[in-house]
Amino acid sequence: MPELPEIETLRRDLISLGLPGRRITDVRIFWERSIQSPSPGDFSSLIRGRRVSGIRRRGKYLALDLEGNMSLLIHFRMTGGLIFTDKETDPDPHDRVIFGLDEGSLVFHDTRKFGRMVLTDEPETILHSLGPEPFDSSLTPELFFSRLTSRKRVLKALLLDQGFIAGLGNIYADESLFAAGLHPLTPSNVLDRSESEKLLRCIREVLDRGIRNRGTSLGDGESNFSSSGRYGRNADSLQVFRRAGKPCPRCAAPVERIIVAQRSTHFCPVCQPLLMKASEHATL
DNA sequence: AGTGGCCCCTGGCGGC
DNA sequence: TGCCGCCAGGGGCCAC
Repeated sequence: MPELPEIETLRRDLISLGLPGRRITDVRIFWERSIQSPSPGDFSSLIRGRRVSGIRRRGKYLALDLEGNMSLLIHFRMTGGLIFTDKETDPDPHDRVIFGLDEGSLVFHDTRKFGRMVLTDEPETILHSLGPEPFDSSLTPELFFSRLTSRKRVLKALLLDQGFIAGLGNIYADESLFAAGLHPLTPSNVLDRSESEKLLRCIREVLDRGIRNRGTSLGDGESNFSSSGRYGRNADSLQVFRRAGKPCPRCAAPVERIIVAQRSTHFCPVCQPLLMKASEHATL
């Protein structure tokens, strides 16, 4: 499940492999629903002939900026990946869209077909609904605290909400909460300033480690392809994710697994006690 | 306003 | 061994 560190790794790989400057000469669409808009026919005719001028990331979106004021936004959802290759090989059964380039080709690979692309001259109409970038300096501890406490939602659900903060998915949300020592069901409005500050710091540390490790490969059938093969070695750094029943690396208590917001959620019941307001304690 | 249910998909895996 | 049914999981949408 590509999250911020995996998309960032892909972005950096595509740049170092020389995708910017390449021209899209041809499009083959094998699964039409991979193209969210415009229609597959318009998509092909509008994108053909354009040169890639830049590659950005916003949350879990990768944006290929194209000459002539167009952007290709790609969301990889669960199993999507993008492979930039100079070899002409037969399409894999899971290749959904192949862009022929003036040199090489760019393959959108997506086993479970959840990924989506949008070709648009107004990417902001899609990206504006995303919350702040975790590493953006405009996301100050004060702003994070006010966003956290101005509503009452369980922390896990809030961290997964791309409108609250952009780029966290199930893996890095669980790992951030573990690092911060916060129970996933903690209501967001009970955190004090220092707990909020710690959570923001932990989110940044967990994501930064993920990027330095070139992302997380779980090796369980999810494709998660970066352009230079599978994603990186961050699985070795995971403390609680998919470790239910195994000892907490900090205190050795068994890691628990619960469902929160329809997502499996992993935490240490000892290191991540549930905080509540004093008034709510009294009523229990 | 916040949460839960359901949907989209398919490979992998547990159960028998 | 083989087959069936269940599950994960990001995000959109709808109901409560």
